[in-house]
Amino acid sequence: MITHLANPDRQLAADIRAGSITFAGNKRMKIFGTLRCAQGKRMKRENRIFFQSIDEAINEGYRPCGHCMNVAYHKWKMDLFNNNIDETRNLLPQDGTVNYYGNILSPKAADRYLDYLLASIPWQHDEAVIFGKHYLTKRKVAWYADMPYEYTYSKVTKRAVVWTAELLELKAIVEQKTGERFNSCLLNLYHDGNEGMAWHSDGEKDLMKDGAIASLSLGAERKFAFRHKQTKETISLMLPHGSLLVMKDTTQTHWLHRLPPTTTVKRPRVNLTFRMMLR
DNA sequence: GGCCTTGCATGGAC
DNA sequence: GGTCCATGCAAGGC
Repeated sequence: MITHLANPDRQLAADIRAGSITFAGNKRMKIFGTLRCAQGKRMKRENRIFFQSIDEAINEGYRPCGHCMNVAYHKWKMDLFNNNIDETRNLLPQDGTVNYYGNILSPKAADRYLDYLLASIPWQHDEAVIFGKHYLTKRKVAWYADMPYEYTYSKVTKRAVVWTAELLELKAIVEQKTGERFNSCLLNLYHDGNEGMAWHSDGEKDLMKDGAIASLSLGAERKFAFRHKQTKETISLMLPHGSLLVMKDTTQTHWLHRLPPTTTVKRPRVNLTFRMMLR
């Protein structure tokens, strides 16, 4: 890998003409054969990174410049808007199954449920024990189920309360969409982008092993990421208002997931994770 | 074209 | 399933 600043322009131009180097924008995905990105925009010189072969570039892992990323993002949004989502596609390359269903609620219904949840759920700060320290989280949680099940994570045990009518409606919609059955739901409220959730997996003994966990997102669109426990490979996607994501099979055994904090999101997000608890 | 600054995301240590 | 800090991009100003 060669950075632009380490090499005189004239030398770089000669190397490109001779075909002895090719180059990429920033990280991951595409190789561009000119000093413009794939969208025809000039790339800022000092951000250019050069490689001597495509293999070397791929091994380094790189992606298109910001302009290309925006185009890809808008295409993804249009696909979502037009419901061009393949619900059967597995987002994970190995060791688990994650299906993305796109928007399963109309914008109006999603707004209505979000308003209801924000106003009516008895949200409480969560507790966590990490490296022996006891924390009260900024995000808030609520825990609903068929019966007052107990659920332990991060060394804290919670007791569920029984469903509300609105949560039962959402459960029915998610069950119909996924063909799975659920007996409980953990709700998380992230007030803004400052609040997130660190890498973890939902592998508690109270949970049915390899059971499906369906994650319904309401409110602010946030990034969601998976990281393989051994290979460290990461996969990320955006989860917009009214969208559904399902994790199942050995996903929790081999992959961590997280909701990264971000400074750019100012609105709240509510996440409902429907699960199957062992009785 | 290039230096400087800022903003942002990420990962590791505890 | 938190928090803090270091690091490294990406991009704007000039």
